[in-house]
Amino acid sequence: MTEKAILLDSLRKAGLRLTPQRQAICELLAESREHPTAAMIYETLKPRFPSLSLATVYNTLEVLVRLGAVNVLGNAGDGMAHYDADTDPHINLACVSCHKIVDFPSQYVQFLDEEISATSGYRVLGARVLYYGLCPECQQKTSIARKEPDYDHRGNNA
Amino acid sequence: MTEKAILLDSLRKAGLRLTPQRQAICELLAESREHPTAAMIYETLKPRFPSLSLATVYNTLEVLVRLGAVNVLGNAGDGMAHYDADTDPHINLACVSCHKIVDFPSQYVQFLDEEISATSGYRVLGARVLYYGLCPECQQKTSIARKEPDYDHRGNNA
DNA sequence: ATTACTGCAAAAGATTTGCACTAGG
DNA sequence: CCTAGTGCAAATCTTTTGCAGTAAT
Repeated sequence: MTEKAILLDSLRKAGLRLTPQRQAICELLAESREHPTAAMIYETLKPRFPSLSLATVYNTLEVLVRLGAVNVLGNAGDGMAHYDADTDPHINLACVSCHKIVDFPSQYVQFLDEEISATSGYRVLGARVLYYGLCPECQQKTSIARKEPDYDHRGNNA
Repeated sequence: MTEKAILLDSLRKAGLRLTPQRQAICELLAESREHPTAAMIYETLKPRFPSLSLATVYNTLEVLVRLGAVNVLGNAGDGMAHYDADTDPHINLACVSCHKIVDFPSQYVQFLDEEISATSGYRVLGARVLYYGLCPECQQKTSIARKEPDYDHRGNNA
C-alpha cells in the first residue's frame, strides 16, 4: 500500500469524506520528502485548486494529525509548523539557517520507543525527534558570509 | 556550580548585563522542572516584578537560547513554546491532555547524539526529543470522562 | 557616561473560528 | 437529502518590534 493510500484509508476508516482537496493534500504529504508547512501545501496546491483555502489545509492537517496518520514536527526556525507523513520512528534533522528538514534513520529510535512505552507509564501517541543545527551547505555559506544563522524560538510549534 | 549559576555565567561570559529580571528568569528556569512557557514565567514573576513585561521575558529567553544555555521544546499541544534549561541529552514526555512535560532519562539519547554528530554532516546545535501521549493521570481522567484529549497542532514551535 | 535593557503599545504573522454555500455519501 | 467540508473574512493569540525612558557596568 502506498503512503498516499494509507492516508486516504485512515480518513475513510474514520468515516470522513474524501474530497478532492483532501486527496490532493494527502498525495502531497505522501510524496513530498520536504516536511511541508501548511503554507507550502497551500501554495503548491493553489494552481490546481484555485479556490483552495488555507483554512481547509489547516483543517485537513488537524484531522490527519488527530488520526495519528501525520506527525507535527513543529517549527524549524521559521515560525511555522512542519508536517511529516512518515510516522515510523525516525529522526528529523532541521537546518536552522535554510529551514530544510531531512530524515535520518537510526536504529536507536526504535529502542527509545520501546523503552518509553515499556517504562514511562505514558500512553505514547507519537514523537518528535528533531535535531537542529547547520546542514553541510549552510556551514559553508555561513563560514564564508560570516552571517549568524537566524533561529527564532517560536514554538509553536513544535 | 548550580544550574542557575551556569545560566547567569553564560550571560556574563557573553558580555550581557545581569539585570534583576534576567536573574529572576534564570533562577526560575533553573529551579523549575515545569518546562515553562514565556507566559508562565511572566505570570510567576509578575508578583515580584510588577512592572515586568512579556517582551522582556521573550527577549531574555531568546538570548539564552541563542547562547545555547536553554532549549526550546516547542509546543506541547497548548500552542506555546516550552523552554528547558537542562541541555544535557534527555527525553521530554509531553501530555497532550494536561500539557505537562516531564523528563525521561535514557542512555539511548547519548548514543543518538553521537551517531548524528558523527555521520550526518550536520553541525548539531541542539535537539528536541519530545514524545507525546497521555500521562498516567490523564489516561484515567479521559477513560472516565470519555473526553477527547485536545491537541492543537500549532508548531510554532517547535 | 555609555549604551544595553526594560516596558509599553502596536504590529506581525500563524492558526482558528463563524457562517453561508456546496457537494460527498 | 443531509450533514460534513469548503472558502472567505474576521478574530485570536503568541511572539516580535519600535521607541522613549531607565539602569547596569
